[in-house]
Amino acid sequence: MMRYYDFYESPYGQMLLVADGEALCGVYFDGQKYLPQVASQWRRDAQHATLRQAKRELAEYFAGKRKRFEVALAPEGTPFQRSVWKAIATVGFGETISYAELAQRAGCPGSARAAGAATGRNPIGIIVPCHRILGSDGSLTGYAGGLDRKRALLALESGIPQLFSAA
Amino acid sequence: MMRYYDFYESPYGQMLLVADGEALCGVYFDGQKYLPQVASQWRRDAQHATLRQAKRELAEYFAGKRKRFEVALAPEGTPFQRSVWKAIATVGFGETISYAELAQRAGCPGSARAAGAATGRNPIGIIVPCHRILGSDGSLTGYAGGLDRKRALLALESGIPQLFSAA
DNA sequence: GCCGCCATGTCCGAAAACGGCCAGACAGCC
DNA sequence: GGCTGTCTGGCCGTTTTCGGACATGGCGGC
Repeated sequence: MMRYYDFYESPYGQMLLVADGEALCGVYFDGQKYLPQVASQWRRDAQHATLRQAKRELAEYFAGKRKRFEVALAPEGTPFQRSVWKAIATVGFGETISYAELAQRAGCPGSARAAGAATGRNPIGIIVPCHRILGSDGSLTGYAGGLDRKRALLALESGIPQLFSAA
Repeated sequence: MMRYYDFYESPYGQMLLVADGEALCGVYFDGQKYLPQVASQWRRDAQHATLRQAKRELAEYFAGKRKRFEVALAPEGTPFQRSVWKAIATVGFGETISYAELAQRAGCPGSARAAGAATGRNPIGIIVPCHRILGSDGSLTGYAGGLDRKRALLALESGIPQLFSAA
């Protein structure tokens, strides 16, 4: 399966964007957990329609001018994982829910822990807003890109912008 | 990966032939071991160039008019398996060798047993002549299509044609 | 001869380990 | 009494690991 990729310079570090022919299938922070390595047969293509749209929407998001993403998504994963990621996408800008609530929305109440694991494997950071999922007591618990970035994103969405380095 | 297939009526039962765009990647006896199931996206195409060539060569083989196959092959397997299958293809019409000798020719002397397992997974029956491999004591030992067919093929090649049902 | 033992690559099923969890039970501390 | 923090046991899908089973053959012991 052919893959296209490009990079995007976010306020919190470089990001790798990956797409197949028609949809976005990966958005990763530099050095994050589960970062896939770019295969030799992937093609870097800064002009790829999907990648360009994703870069534009991310720029608008970080500029505070976009609260919802519209680029087409095609993440790869097990049926359970996809149901979890789809449920994550229902959480709006500035909102947060718990992993238990997330499992509920994914149609598997009681699978909170498994939902946490699936959240950790989310291949499309920011756009599938897994940073909006917290422990039931409100704790950050974890983030593949590092807790600092999770904190920063939540602050950005709560209307209290702050520099990453200040965290 | 797109796959094309068709069937061929051999003297020993129906056979399934599978090809990718350019080469043959599977020839199976009806009901044999490790028989792959035809996927819904495969296309049946009786006119496919590779499949037609394979059917013609098989017909000539069963008619006793062909001792060597020429159709292009592209079997899928691990490096070890492919080296074994390639070694099998060096055994000529009417000849037989042992699994130990086969392992030797594949570049892995001592791996006779592993070579046996790889032989069992040969995806291209008859054309990759795995029926010409015997135990070191001359016993038939096994054949994914059934020992009766193995016996019949060896008889055919030894110049003693006989009906399958007589076996 | 017959038996047991071992080496060899791959596949497959089973079992265990591993997480971005959570609720309940306690122990401290004002 | 509240509030906080830690610990424990149970929860659940995925990933990793492990143990056999195979289209075998050579060797040593009996």
